[in-house]
Amino acid sequence: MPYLKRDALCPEPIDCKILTAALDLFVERGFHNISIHEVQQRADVSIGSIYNHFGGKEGVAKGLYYHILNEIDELVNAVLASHSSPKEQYQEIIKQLFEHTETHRNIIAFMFHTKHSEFLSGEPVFCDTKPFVKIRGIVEQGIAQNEFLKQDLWVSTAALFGSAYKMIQLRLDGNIKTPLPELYDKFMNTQLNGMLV
Amino acid sequence: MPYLKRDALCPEPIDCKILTAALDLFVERGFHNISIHEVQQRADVSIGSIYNHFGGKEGVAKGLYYHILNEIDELVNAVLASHSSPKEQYQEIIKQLFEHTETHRNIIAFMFHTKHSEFLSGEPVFCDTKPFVKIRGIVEQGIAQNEFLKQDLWVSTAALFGSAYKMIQLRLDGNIKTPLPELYDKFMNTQLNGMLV
DNA sequence: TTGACAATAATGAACATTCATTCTATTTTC
DNA sequence: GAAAATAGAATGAATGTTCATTATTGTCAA
Repeated sequence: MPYLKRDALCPEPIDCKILTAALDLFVERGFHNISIHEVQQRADVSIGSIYNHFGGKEGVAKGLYYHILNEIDELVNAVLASHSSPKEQYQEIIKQLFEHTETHRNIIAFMFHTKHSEFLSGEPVFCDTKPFVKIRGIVEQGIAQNEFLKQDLWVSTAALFGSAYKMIQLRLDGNIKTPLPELYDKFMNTQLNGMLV
Repeated sequence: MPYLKRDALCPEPIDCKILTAALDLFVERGFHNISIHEVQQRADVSIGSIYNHFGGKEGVAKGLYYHILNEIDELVNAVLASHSSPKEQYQEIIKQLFEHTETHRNIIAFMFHTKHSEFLSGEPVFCDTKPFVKIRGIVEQGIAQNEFLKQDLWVSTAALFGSAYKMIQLRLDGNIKTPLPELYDKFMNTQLNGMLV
């Protein structure tokens, strides 16, 4: 009676089920503490399917990584298209990341709270991926257009994004109790004008 | 002929040999990618000794963690004793961390570039350890004494230390080519006065 | 100084377990 | 009815841990 079991008109595709299960498990307990069998159980899928779709455990993690990286890239592209000045682009990216930290916790956690080197090998490191190269482009332009202080590019990037990054981590770890969007204004003020009274 | 073999008057104690080997290996390839057998080989020590001294693989990592954490605590204590104003204390801590990033790379990497949850279980998280509680104390005092902008404590801490943290990571990963101490002045200026032109 | 003895530390082969992967059988799809 | 996808039991290599044996150190009486 296979037709009775099919409770949805459009059942979730197998590879999505796998990625969703893996995302949650990897974020909760870390890549190395999760076995393929656990992913298989949580996804309600056979081991064989996982190997057909992703080629193995590492393949699942890589699939997840590139999938999410792509979404971040689209986010950055959209911001670049809709905002013209580097300062506005910078602010909008932080704003959206803060929002996603509340609404898509595990996706943000996988991207910003995971050591990707655990499953990536040889691939370009995080900082050298498409969206993050574009982000450095924003910083570069901001300096060129005199919106940001002139500095070593990496120092400026660390200054502009390092503390946002840390805010996200502290929120994910539960240290910060307030939803990040509510802290956005104060945070941005500190970022742009400094911590001195 | 045991006397001929004894090439050093004071041979390095076994537990030091183990910790040193483990530090290098864990930093290079990550806790989960290193087997006890590799630590044993690199340390030139028997497996039994590792179990006698640390009780297992996790024990080695914990031993390393608490050893280094203790050194960081002493660093913070020394700074608290030698500098009176929160702003000076803050600056001195960053300065010393930047220096140690050049001179004691792996120690800094183990502390600031490792997911400690991989081997810590139940223990207080990084942010709640002695030295970091003291650091938040500095931020708190700085706000009270009107040296830093009044903010949510965690937001201020993220603003003050988040980008320093990121600088250290970028330097450890080789993205930043300049030794951090040379970037200290510019960095601190940005930190305190902001990124706006 | 010597030798006997106990206590402590070091050793590493053997063991037990975990877990990624393979592969053949089965089901579904077109 | 052929091709593609799924299933999951079986496999075996990797690796954390145990423990019986050996070596070292410290103590004290002769």
